[in-house]
Amino acid sequence: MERATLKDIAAKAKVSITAVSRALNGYDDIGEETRNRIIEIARELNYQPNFAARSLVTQRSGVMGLFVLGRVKGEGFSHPFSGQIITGILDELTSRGYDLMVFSATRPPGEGEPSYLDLCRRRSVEGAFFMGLRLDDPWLPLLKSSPFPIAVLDMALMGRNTHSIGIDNVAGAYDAVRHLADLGHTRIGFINGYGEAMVSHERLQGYKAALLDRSLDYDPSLVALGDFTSEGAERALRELVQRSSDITAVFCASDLMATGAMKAASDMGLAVPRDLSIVGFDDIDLASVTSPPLTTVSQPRYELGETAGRVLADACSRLQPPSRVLLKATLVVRGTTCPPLQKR
Amino acid sequence: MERATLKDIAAKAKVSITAVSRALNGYDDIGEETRNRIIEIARELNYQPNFAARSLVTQRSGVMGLFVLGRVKGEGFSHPFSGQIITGILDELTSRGYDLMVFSATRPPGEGEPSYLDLCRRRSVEGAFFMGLRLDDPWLPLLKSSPFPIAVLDMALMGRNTHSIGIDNVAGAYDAVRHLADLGHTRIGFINGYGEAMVSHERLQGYKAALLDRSLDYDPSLVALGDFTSEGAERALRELVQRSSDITAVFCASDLMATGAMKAASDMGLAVPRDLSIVGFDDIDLASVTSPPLTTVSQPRYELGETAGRVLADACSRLQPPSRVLLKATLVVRGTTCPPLQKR
DNA sequence: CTGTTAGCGCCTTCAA
DNA sequence: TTGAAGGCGCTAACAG
Repeated sequence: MERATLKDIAAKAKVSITAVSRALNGYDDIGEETRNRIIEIARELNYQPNFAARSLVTQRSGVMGLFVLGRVKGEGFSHPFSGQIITGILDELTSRGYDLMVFSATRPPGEGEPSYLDLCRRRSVEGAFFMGLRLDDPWLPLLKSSPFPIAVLDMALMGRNTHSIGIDNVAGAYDAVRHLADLGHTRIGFINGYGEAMVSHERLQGYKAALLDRSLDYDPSLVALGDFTSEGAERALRELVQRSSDITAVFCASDLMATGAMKAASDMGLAVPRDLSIVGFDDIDLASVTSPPLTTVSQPRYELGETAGRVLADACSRLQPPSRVLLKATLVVRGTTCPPLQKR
Repeated sequence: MERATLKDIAAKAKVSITAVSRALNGYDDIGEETRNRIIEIARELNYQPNFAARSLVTQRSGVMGLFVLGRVKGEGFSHPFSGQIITGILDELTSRGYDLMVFSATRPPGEGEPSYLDLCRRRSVEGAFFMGLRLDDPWLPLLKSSPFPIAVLDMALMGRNTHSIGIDNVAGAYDAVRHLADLGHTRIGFINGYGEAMVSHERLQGYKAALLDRSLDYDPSLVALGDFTSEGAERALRELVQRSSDITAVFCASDLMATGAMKAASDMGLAVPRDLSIVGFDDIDLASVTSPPLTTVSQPRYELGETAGRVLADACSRLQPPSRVLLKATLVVRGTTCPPLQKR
């Protein structure tokens, strides 16, 4: 059985195509009885509207685009968060009648290649989400002047049609470091990701703010880069301990790096948290099953997606000025932090 | 600037719309010189074809659907694999000129709700992927008689248009258990997921096969259910050890459960692997950062997605008979397995 | 080689 | 309350 169209229904109901269209779209300028008959037949034929045809005339596709970017092929999606964020986006969009189209965007920066926006235009996307966008992305300038609304996650982007949704990295890092300071730590290390990432910048800011707030000096030699990998963090921790043997706590800019730090600590004969307190960032699944379980900063991932969905859908239905939303991250104290030895 | 159409280009090039269409689609029945002029103008205007309009006439949307199902809201996407699998799918599809539309499918089993297939038809999807499909899904019978090609991951589904892509769970579990047996273990426990999951069934099969192959008795009291959670596995391990104090090794049907087992073992004063060898399944990121790092069975996740993409795209372009592809999982020996105490 | 015609499935005037 | 006509942007015959 071929797919039923308005025409088929019209024929069977002995009315015009127009009448069917009106009945099915809930207009009230149609006879009670005819409408019911039409609806009944539509159900019989298992009619589903052809969205492509509809969007052609209404100029609204009901589709949002999603770009999951990454430095290397496949990095973006593999990120442990993207799943929950996407779920949040999807749920919110679905409840508003939108569908979601995912685009691959690890293509080479070839010249003839269509830009992100071009990909969207082909598919008549009404708005688009960007995850993992980086400051050095070649298409960044283009996005700023996008003709349709854009929601950027985890990064602030200024443009006339752009909306940024992120978590408050500064406050999150601040809470983590203050927690350590309040436990009595005075030599607190920081293993950051890599410089080009916006989040690295912001978390460093929070780190500094907490130190300042607790009257501790900011010592650059207590900061190292772990490249957001477990191995990188292992190296970084060794370096930190070598440089400052009086270090008693480390804040890591990601949970994955925190696990690396835990491993390195154990290899160096340092007991966690007895000899070294560790705080992570992200609260990935892994965090609660390490031993001891990791104290970390938890991101509201699902809500992040949900919020992004709401913001973008709003921006698409009625004109909205550019916005920036920050969600709060919360410290989850588990087993990798305790007062330093000398304070006990 | 509004979006340019063929009409705009035609006007500017002083040719018919048809000529433009032909030039841009690479037909050769068009003058060399006119073609170049048209292409040049298209570039100037930054023309992007309207796929909706095109698909209306060609009857080919160039879109595949993806359903990520889960028991609870958002479960599917959060699964640590889905990311890499989706990346594989996306890369393969993109290279073949397809786009991917993701559908939310945690809707209540309400009656008036459109089925998975209905959602696809609305969007003129040419084929669809299903991840996390369960045997008790109410739409399962419908899928078997789908009018368009369907690729089911991690589950075998028989239907005239269905293709199953999965990993060889039986062989993977077999390898894991044989590895333990070859180390000298004779009392090997098995912490499985839950009964309704197809994978649980298959991994149990592999477990039994390996025992048989090494002339070890299958003892049901050595098998427990961990519900695929870390906590569930903790309980399960306690139970197993309580029931059989001579147990020296445990195979877990997932890495997450393996971490739970490791935790429980450590709580009970059992050193891993000295007193208890543990093998997981999945090779999630976490597996390589536990201490000791987890011996586990690695799934080729990216290739799984890639293969699914290839199979479905093939099925869409030319008629293909239903197929079933099994990818090989490989044992990765790390630090949680060693010969049992009495053998040393 | 190029243009004309027709129509994909749907919605939206405008008349009746 | 209903129907006829037109067109969204594009491709696929068929003529010239």
